[in-house]
Amino acid sequence: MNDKFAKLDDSKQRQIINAAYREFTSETYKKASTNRIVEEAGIGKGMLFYYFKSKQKLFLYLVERSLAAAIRYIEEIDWDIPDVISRYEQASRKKLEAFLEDPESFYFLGSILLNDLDSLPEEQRQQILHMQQQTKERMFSGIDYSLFRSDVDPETALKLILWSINGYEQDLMARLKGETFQHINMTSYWDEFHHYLQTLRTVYYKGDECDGNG
Amino acid sequence: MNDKFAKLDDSKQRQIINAAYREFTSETYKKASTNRIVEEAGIGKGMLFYYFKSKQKLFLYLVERSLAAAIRYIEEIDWDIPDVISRYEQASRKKLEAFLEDPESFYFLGSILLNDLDSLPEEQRQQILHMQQQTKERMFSGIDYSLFRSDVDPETALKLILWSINGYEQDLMARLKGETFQHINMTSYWDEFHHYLQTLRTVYYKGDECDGNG
DNA sequence: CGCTTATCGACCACTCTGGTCAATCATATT
DNA sequence: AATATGATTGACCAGAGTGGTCGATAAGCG
Repeated sequence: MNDKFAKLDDSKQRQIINAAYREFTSETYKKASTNRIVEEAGIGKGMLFYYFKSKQKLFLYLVERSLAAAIRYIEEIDWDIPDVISRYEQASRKKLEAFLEDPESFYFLGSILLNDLDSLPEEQRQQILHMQQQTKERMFSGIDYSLFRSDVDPETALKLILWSINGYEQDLMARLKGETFQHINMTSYWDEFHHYLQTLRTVYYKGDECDGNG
Repeated sequence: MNDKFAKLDDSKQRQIINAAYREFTSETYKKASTNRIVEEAGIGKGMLFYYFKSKQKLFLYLVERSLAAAIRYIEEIDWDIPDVISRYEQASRKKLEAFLEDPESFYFLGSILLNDLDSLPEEQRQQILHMQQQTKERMFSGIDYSLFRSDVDPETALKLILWSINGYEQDLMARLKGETFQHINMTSYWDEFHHYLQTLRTVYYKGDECDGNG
């Protein structure tokens, strides 16, 4: 927000931003404490109000920052892939990329979406609502249902696939939470993920069908 | 805890208990406010400390109460069913029964498990850890893997099945959250659930196989 | 040196905290 | 009617924590 803040070393900026992210993630806006933020950031109380003028403005800065990052990642996704498993695979990878690049920002936005939408300014709330609605549309339109095996209801299969992928995402993020390193051997996780997706294809897509027509 | 409290009308007891549950669910133990509890329960401040002697004791009462309910439900589950989908179906139904019978208690315990294990007395923490470990064992032992189709890795399939069922559970609980009535037409939801489970069977279990041996 | 900008933390008025207790109210017993 | 007993209240307490300010420095730079 303030140019004073923008002129700081990146590492100092991160210190402060991360401390603020964490505080606003574990507490609602109202209950978040600027005292704890400055304490964890390792700066004097006055500096926070020197950089950002108030708790409100600091919060707004964080919201805009994390929201911009989220939108950036979502826009990178190719939503036109008809093979829905490939589409979700790609979306999951982007999501996890975003998580790895800035976990604090990721958790912050998630926590707001879940618990504290009310404390957002109208503009940002609208922006988020729009983003959510648009994502929902892109998730479910243009799916090539002809790939699905014919003896299960496609809508049912789609939900089961989505829940499965969400389950893997959550599992992986929980495992990754401890790791501090930036880009650990993600390839092994991607292999693992791919294996799960291959299994989903095996069971939900028509394979080398044996329907008696041969 | 206190017999004074036990002598109240059930409805008054519930008023107080639910107010307390909700407060301790939305805040950690430390930040939960007895003022807000008495306000929402509609009683004078003094009464809370007349019934329970302190915030600590009130909290302990809630923990013991919700933990006992959870254990009661878990013990009702038949963990010996070899068909893992049937086993999980039954477990899910019990879980949802517990949720419907006392949502506040359910959410309270869940919130503690997730966010605030530290504020538990040692005894209860051990009890919970034991319960979790035992449940995990019962979830994964004695499974009849011969039911699974042979062209997918059974462990992989098992995880995907579990994630799918968890997904449905969460989806259903989110939909049910609004409803206030005690026992709404659960049958339609069970039918729906059964349909999903049947699909899981179709895709992950060996069906009328056509492996060319006929 | 002087001038500007960065930095701190004591301080302010205020809200909220868990817990207490003298004062009531209700009810039953005598 | 008088008394005793228990239920119930909310004003009150000392202490902790709140967002925010500001005078006092320290640091950088000419």
